[in-house]
Amino acid sequence: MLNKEIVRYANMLSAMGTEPRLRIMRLLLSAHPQGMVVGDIKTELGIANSTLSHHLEKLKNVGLVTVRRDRQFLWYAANTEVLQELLAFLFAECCSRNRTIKPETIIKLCR
Amino acid sequence: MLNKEIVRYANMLSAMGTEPRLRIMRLLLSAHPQGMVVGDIKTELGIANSTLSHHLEKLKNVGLVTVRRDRQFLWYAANTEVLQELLAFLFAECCSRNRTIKPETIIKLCR
DNA sequence: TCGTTATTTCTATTATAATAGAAATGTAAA
DNA sequence: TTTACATTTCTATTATAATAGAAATAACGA
Repeated sequence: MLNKEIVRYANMLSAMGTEPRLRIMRLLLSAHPQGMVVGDIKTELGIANSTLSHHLEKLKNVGLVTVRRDRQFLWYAANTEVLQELLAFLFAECCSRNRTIKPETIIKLCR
Repeated sequence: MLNKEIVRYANMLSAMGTEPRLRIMRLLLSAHPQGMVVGDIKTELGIANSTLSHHLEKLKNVGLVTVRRDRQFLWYAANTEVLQELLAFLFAECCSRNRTIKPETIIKLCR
């Protein structure tokens, strides 16, 4: 397993690993696939401008959200392809060393 | 959404959000459901004793791994129930504000 | 009991992240 | 072309996490 790949996915998990950013991700997922503008995220979550901007930048840097501009508004959206990649990575080797549990359970876990 | 619940899941994501701990989780998942003893994790990943111990403690504190003692050995195992709970939480509200994407995609994302 | 191995805790150091006020930038509308 | 609004960047402060050597604890085997 390449180090770079692990670091990349660790950074994604870390990016979702704070209360404000997990709220942001869930909010963007709820509004998927359209996404939301920064101002509405701010209103909904009550986070200061500069703080929110940093959180969104972090999520963008690790690839968990995408941005597009429409006039003066920035629309942030969850990147669900990358999210699914992350989950696939996490479970990729699941149970590969032991085959002692029921196949249907393995399917649930290792999809 | 209760603050406590969000913080709990954010702590889980954060716990997996470093390279060494993501390696540990994947290693334990690969050895699921049996798990591994600390010494073998150490050998496989090459992490110093005290550092590994702290990482395992963090994963245990957030509920992502369980421990059992067998003689002088501590067996750590991934807690796959909690992992699935975490994923369910993350996607719980997925797309609830918009129903403009194809149902089969929603099913894939929001399971 | 004594030595051996497994693992944690203690202690300290170094590095990184979260927060937000204020100023700056970019875009549009009047 | 000025005013307003959306968002970021600058700057600073405060808090938290990662790492690991050395000492301590726990459990076993002789």
